[in-house]
Amino acid sequence: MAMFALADCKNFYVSSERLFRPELHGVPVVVLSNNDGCAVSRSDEAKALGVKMGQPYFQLLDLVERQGLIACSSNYALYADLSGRVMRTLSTMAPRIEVYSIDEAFLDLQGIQGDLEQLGREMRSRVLREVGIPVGVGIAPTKTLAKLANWAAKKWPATGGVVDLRDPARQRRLLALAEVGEVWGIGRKISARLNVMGITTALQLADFDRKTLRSMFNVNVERTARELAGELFFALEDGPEPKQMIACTRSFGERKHTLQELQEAVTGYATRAGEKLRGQRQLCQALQVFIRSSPFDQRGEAYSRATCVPLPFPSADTRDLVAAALGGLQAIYRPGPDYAKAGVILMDFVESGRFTQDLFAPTPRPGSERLMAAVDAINAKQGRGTIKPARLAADQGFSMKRERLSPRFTTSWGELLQVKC
DNA sequence: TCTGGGGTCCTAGGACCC
DNA sequence: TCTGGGGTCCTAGGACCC
Repeated sequence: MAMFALADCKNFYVSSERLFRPELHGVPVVVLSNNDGCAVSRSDEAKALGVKMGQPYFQLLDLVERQGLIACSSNYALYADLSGRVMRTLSTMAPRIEVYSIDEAFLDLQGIQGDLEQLGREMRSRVLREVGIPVGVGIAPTKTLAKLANWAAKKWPATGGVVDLRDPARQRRLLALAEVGEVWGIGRKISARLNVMGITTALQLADFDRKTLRSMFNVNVERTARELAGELFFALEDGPEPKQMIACTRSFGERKHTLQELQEAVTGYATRAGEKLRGQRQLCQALQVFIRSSPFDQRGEAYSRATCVPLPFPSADTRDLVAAALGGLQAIYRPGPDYAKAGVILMDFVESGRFTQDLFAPTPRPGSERLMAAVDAINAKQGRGTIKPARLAADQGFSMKRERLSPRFTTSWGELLQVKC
């Protein structure tokens, strides 16, 4: 019988900040998104104050002043580093692991003898001891149930952070306690429609007629219901599949207006996207570039345009990507709007070095692969942006608002250790 | 004044073909 | 001029996730 554990880091970004700032323990803390835009991670105390996921920072200022809420700018280099440590520790405790996101992983427990709940407790204590991050663990025969078990482990402290949901009777008791919107794969829209149909708990979804679910929603809602009932549909996935699209998009710290400003931004996004693309050893055949004003701006005109630019030949060369992106930008740019965001999305990937050569197609750049490999190596060693397109402004990448960044933090693990010692 | 970024999957509908 | 059904492929948009 299949058996999964879902290990999930508790309030991951906040826990990461607390690791190096003990004074943040026991007080309400949030970590903000890029540009200090909104709260993306909340401590239990912040949740108790009513801070919502994704809530804009400007709406939290009152809590900052009156309730002592502390807001930190995000430090993704730090979180990525800690995530790697958590995952390495977890991977020693099960034969197979699927890293599902920066802060959670499914572990394959099939065939493991002994007390699985005890194993879950060991996962918790080892990650806490070796990395310092608290995790919750849910154990169940399907991924969807393991997710729900993990939700229960977080919700009820008396569980000690581990919930074993192997027993079917226990499954049904928990399903009856969970609102249908808590189920993995059931979001806001679908749970609202389910509620109208009289389905408010996870148990009601698990028991509902499959055909109706499929016809009224889609195949995934049906599968989710069957997974809640113990039928296996979602398997553990090995190694990360190469991405099917790579996006690099940002909101601007301040509104932009001129073509030149947008060219600088788009050049930066195309450059970064190219690095990611080469990281998965693929070439892309098209890219999309978009620019838009803020949907929240009341004044000024709303403007949002995107265009898809095919590349003359499959490429991962920064020069080709930047040229295509700038060409697309030229086509959709118009002076006037207050531009708030832009992005570049790469798509239509093919394996590097394995695409069919069209005799009449333009010739790819000779030596491109070696040049880009050298650029990537230098940037990896000396820091991102050491070598970059000339169009990029010197401060590219740092135009982001990060006013709440802890001054002691660096993105270098070695220096962090020195700070701590 | 101030509202994130990066993904995946599914479906509906149109174009096109036989 | 009128009439049909089915298959495939593509795209845009919606919904979800963290």
